[in-house]
Amino acid sequence: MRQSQLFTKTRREAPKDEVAKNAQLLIRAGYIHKEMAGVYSYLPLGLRVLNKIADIVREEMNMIGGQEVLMSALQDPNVWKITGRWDDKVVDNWFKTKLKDGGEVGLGHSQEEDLVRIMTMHASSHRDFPKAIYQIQNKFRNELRAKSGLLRGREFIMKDLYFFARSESELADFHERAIEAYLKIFERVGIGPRTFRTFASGGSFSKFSDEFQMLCEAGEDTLYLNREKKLAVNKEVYNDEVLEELGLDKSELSEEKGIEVGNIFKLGTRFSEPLGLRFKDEQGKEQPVLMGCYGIGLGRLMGAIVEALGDEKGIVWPETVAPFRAHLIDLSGGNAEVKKEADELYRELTEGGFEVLYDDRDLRAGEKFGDCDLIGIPLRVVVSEKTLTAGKFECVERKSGKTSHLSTSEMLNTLSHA
RNA sequence: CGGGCCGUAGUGUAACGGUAGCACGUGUCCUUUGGGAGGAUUUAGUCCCGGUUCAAAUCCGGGCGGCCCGACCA
Repeated sequence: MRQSQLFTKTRREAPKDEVAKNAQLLIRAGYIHKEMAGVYSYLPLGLRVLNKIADIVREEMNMIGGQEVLMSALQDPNVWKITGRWDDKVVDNWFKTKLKDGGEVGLGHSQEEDLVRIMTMHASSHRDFPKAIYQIQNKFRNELRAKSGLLRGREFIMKDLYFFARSESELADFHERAIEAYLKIFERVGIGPRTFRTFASGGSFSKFSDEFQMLCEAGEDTLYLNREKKLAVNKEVYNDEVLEELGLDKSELSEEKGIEVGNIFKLGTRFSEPLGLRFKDEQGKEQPVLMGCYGIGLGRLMGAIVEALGDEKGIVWPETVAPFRAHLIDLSGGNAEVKKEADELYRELTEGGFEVLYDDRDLRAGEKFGDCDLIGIPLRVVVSEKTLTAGKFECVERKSGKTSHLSTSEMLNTLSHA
């Protein structure tokens, strides 16, 4: 994409009321726009990143048998009244609104009840289970205090998967596979080394839930980490009894701050039972369906990546989620021959199947480099009189600053092998 | 929800109760062109409602909005 055509602009300063690093950098670079507290729109660059993250999540969910759906965001109170969760005292952060005829609807904050009802229409035999169903959708939660940019919003994009099992062992088996899939997702989006499975409160459903905490000073959770075992315990359940149960030794734990980038629960029959989701086993006997739910906040994940990897100059995207593979910078400064060379390289890289942001704007080098660092695309490619003379283009890695000089074919080769 | 801070051009930041100024950005022109260059010129603002006062960005009340700490976060 030609940067001269990109409708968003970068800015030197962040809005003064944005304190979180993720929001400051993402707004300055033009990835997102804040609509109101805790509510952000995704602009072209931001949407590209979000979609890349979503694709990775999709692939891993499909790999463990997930089937993607898209449920309505407007929710029917009736099904929630059956489980008792429509009550404001039970779920206190639910946006609810009224229909013209006086009836009420909810705005989706989670979808267990909705999906369970759908399942009752389609599954009733042991042959119909297990099933894993997920969606990627905007969620709404009326947080008393939205904060930290994309990390805690009132509207956010979430992948929520629900698993329906015939037995505890089937649920436990899937649970472990989901944990593996989650770790793979975090690895693929570039935060693997600093993200750990963490035992946390299971809420009203079970003793523990599994969180995935990315170590980061900006995080709102405190955890106790055993790096060797790659396991952590959230402060909310941290005590001697729990440590013993998990086989963790206090002396081997370090206190850390973390951002919760994923959270998974075993729900048992909490929702399936009241809503009548059962199956007939081989003997024709009705059995309850067991459930688990598996969430990842995609926007929060995007913000977490920025928090973790960004530096003083701007964002540093891993290749897997970067909006473009390369940022081509034309420093022709009026030299038509250089300009032609840059155009040609842009064409060749694009035709080679690589997404390139081409800074073809008529600006000085400093401004272009500044924007380039801020936007954080993994590879910077410069075309100038210097490179024209040398016969090779200058390539600089955003992350390491490592510089190399490559011909077009060498570049295509490098990009396709990275 | 408790506590604190705050609201001035698109962005950032000044102004004792007394002329709303500066920088960046935007538009135009000239010079410049490998780390945000220089000059000329242009554009645009006191969140809303009410009160005090000769006079309010400034003081008071209310509203709306934002940020931070805490609580909360199936």
